[in-house]
Amino acid sequence: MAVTIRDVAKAAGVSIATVSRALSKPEQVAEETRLHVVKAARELGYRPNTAARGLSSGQTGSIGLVVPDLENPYFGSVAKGVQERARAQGYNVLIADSDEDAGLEAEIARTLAQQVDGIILCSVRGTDATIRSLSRDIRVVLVNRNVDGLPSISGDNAGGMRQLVGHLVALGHRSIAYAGGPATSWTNKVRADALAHILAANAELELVDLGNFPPSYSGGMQAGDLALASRATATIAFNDLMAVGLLERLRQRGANVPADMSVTGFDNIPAAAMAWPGLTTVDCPRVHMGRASVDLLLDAVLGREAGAAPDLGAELIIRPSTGPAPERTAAV
Amino acid sequence: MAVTIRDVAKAAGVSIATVSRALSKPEQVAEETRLHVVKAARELGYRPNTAARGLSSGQTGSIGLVVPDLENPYFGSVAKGVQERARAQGYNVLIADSDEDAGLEAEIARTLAQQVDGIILCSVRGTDATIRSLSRDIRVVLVNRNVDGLPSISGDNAGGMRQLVGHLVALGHRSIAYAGGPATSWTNKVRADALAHILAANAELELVDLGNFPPSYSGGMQAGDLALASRATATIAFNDLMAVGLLERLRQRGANVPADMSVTGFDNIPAAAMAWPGLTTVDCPRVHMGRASVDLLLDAVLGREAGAAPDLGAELIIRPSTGPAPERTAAV
DNA sequence: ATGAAAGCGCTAACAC
DNA sequence: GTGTTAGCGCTTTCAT
Repeated sequence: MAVTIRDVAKAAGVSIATVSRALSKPEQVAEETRLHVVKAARELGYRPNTAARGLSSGQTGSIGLVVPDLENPYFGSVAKGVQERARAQGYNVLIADSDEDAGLEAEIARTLAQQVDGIILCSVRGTDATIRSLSRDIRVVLVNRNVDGLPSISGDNAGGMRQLVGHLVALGHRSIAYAGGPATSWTNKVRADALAHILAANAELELVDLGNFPPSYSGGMQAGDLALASRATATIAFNDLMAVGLLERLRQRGANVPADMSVTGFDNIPAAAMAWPGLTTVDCPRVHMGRASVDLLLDAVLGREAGAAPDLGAELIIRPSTGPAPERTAAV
Repeated sequence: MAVTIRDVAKAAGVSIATVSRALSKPEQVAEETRLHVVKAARELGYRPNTAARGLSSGQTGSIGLVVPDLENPYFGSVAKGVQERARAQGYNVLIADSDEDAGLEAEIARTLAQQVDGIILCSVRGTDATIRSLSRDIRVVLVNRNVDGLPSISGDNAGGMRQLVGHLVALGHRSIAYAGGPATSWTNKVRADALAHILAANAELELVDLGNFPPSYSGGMQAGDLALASRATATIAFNDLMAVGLLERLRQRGANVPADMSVTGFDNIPAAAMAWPGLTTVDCPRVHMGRASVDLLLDAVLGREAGAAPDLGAELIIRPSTGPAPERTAAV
């Protein structure tokens, strides 16, 4: 059997309560006894049992993280940030992958809810109602989603989109296509709305809506054919994965990027730099977002004053996938 | 307060012991009472408290997974497989990222050890001794690592390497460079050894060892310059990430792939297909490996007969990054 | 087949 | 400042 608090108490010649306090509330114990206890604990290799601690304190010392897809490098980065920050604060992370399925997502979140002190929902696919209902039972922090009254973190989608469009317009593009992500994605909605809003402000500019696609390489390939068939000279994809797929499809179809068509993504995942030609995109500080979401969650869990939400900027990254609009634009 | 077993017992008109049995050992309870209990539990929305269950049963219902880097898509895939399979068996997964640091890795594994029923260590960087020591305290399954006596899962590295070399030799390559991964990586050792062994068997073939690099895009870029400086006509990178970086560096240096130099990776991550030119590589069933490792771990945890270790093949994926050896080879 | 009761290891009142 | 003690919610003997 593992070393318990009783063993430590015996070794240190104090009661188990003192051991408990010495370890978790040092200020309530005389410095001298504290040292005795700590020494005994270390010598015995004592590790408090988290289940027992959780049972009596009501705190689990863990937080949950739900992401749509761990294979998507975007979420890998967020998860990394979450895990790192949580660990630094003494919390464990229970990660769950919802496989882009709103139903599974809700089920998973419920299961997690009873074994963690709070949950970070990243790019949730479920409805506002589902999320609200969950938030009545457990602290929730949202990443890439806004629901009234719930704390959330997201990048500056509108700002990023503004920079992207500014860049394309400066290159002479007037007709811009948008290859959308999942219809259930809040981020997609925000990006699409921002784009529509920006383009609507200028009568010279035209938006071509290519529709919604899976936020993946193959989703991008589907969008590629539609982009070619349109009169757009530039295509903004919902994310980089789609943009890379789009790039590949254009290449297969014999179109030259950026000479015939400029292509951009969003997020600046590593693959954006690896693609050929390198992808113009908007950098979004994913790891920071992960960290920030933990801070926000622990503010609530520990009843701390909520820290100021960090300003997570968006930075335009220009690479060779965007260039001057082809001549035909001028003719339109 | 949440619904407890007592509430269910009261509602069903039985004792808490009966509720406990009805839910976890159905065969020990009369069918009729079982139905009553199940009905009451469902109506009340009862969810057994895992901490309490863990405390009294000694089982946590969770397994741990330690990976070197969640941002690396390779590990994202493994994590996905692990999570999916564990969930299907009613287990939660505690994931931890060791940040490629052997020290942190050991520390993390120890922390996890006390709150899970078993741990899957993926691509462990630590020493055999550290792993053995951990395995004395908790069930451990290794992925991409072999330590005598411990259950493990890994892809067919030697088989994959054989196919890769066969392909290159068929294309006329005689001098082949190897850009190694981390010196602490078991997988790297296995791949490098396999390559050396294969090339040594044929006097016509020459191995150029470029050294060890971080298993990343930038690691590949470093290796690129060395590859160009060598007389090799083909370079095998430890993994795809490195191969893509190598590709980029060769492009920057004005070398043409595959005309001047053939390049291959290993693993077949999505980026291998997205790179330009598409990367010849060896596919390794990462998600399956994740699943298989869970099965292996639960065999041990539940005292089941260990199932047969699945045959995880390796499949050569040929893409445009490999081509006929340039003329100078013939001259060598 | 079911119930009563003893813990699992720890925290948190409550005494002293 | 430290010890005593009552649970936290559940599983598991041991009776019946």
